[in-house]
Amino acid sequence: MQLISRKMLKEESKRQLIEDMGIHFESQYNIPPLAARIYAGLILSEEDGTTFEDCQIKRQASKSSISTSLNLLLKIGMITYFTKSGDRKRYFKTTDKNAFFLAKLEENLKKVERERKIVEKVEHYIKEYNPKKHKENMGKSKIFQSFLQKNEALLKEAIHELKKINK
Amino acid sequence: MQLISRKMLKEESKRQLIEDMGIHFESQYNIPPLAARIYAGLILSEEDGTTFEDCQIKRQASKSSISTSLNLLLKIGMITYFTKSGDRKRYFKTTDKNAFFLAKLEENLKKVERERKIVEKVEHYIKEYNPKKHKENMGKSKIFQSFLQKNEALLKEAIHELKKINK
DNA sequence: CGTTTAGTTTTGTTTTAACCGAACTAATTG
DNA sequence: CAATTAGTTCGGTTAAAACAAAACTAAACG
Repeated sequence: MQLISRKMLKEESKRQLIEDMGIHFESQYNIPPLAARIYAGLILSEEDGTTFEDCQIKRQASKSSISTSLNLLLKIGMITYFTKSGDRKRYFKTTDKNAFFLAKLEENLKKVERERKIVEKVEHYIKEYNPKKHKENMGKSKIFQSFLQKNEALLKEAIHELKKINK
Repeated sequence: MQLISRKMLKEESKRQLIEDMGIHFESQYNIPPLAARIYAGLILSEEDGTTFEDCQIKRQASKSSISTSLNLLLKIGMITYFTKSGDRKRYFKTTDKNAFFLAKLEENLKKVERERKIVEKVEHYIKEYNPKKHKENMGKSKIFQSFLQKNEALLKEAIHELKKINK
C-alpha cells in the first residue's frame, strides 16, 4: 500500500516534470514539443539507453513522429545512440552533459556576438547619417555595451574551462 | 551626382540594416516580422516620432497589419507615442533605451531563474528516484551550476545599476 | 451635419509547424 | 525465402501565425 502510493507519486511527479522540462526545452533549444518531451524523458530515464519503441510507448505518439523527433535530436547533437550486438534496436541517450553544455554555451556566445554586431552596425549607421541622434545617445548605451562585453567574457571563460576539462 | 549616390548608399544600407535588425528582433523579442521591422525603422528614423501613415509607407504593408503591429509594440512596451495639439495623428517612437533595456534584463533574469528551478527539480527527482544516476552525475554539473549563478549575478548587477541611474 | 481623417475590427487568405497513418524498405531470423 | 522487425518516407490533416481587404467607427473640420 505504501509502496504503491510511493510508485504512483513517482509516476505523477515524473509526468509533471516531463511536461515542465518539455516546455522549457521547446523555447530554450527551439525544438518541437514532442522532441522536447522525448529529450526530457531520456534525461529522467532509469535505464541506460531507451529504444525507439520505448519512446513511442512512453510518449504515446506515432512511429513517424518519434522517428522525426529522434532524428532531429540526433542531428542537433542533443542525443546519441549505441547498439548491442545481436540486437537490431538502437538505444538512445542524451549526449554527454558537458559536451552538450559546451555546445549550448558556444551557441549562446554566437548569439551575443551577433547581437553586438547588430548594435555596432546600428551605431555606425546613426553616427554616419543621423549625427544629432548619435550625440543624444552617446553614453546612454554604455551600460548596455559593458553588459554585453561582460556577458561575452563570462561565456568565453566557461567555454574555456569546459574544454580544458573535456580533454 | 555625388550627392545622389551617397543618398542611394544610405537608403540601401538602411534597407539592409532594417532587414538584419528585423530578423534579430524577431527571435530576440519574439515578435512577428512586420512588428520587428517597424521597430527597427523607428530606431533608425531621423524624425522625432513617426506617424501610422509613415510606418505604412515605409514598410509597404496594409493598414490592418500596421495597426496590429503598432498595438502589439505598444502593449509590450517597446514603443510609445506622443501627440501634437491640433493634430490628430499619433507620433510613435521607441521607448527610452534604458527603460527598455532594463525590461529586457529583467526578463532575461526570470528566464535564468526558471532554468535554475527546472535544473533543481530534475536533480531532486533523480536524487530521489534514481540514486545511481545521481551519483554518476555528481560534480559533473558543477560548472553548469556555477555558470548559471555567475550569469544571474551579472544580470542582477546590471539591473541594479540601471535602476540607480534611472531614478 | 455631411465629409474627411485616423485608426480599428472583422473576416478572409496564405504559409508554416507539428503531428499522424499507411505504405514502404532494409536487415534479420526462423 | 517467408515473415518479422526496426525504422523511414510520403502524403494528408489540423491548428496557428502573419498578413491583407474592406467595412466600420469615432473624432473633428468645414
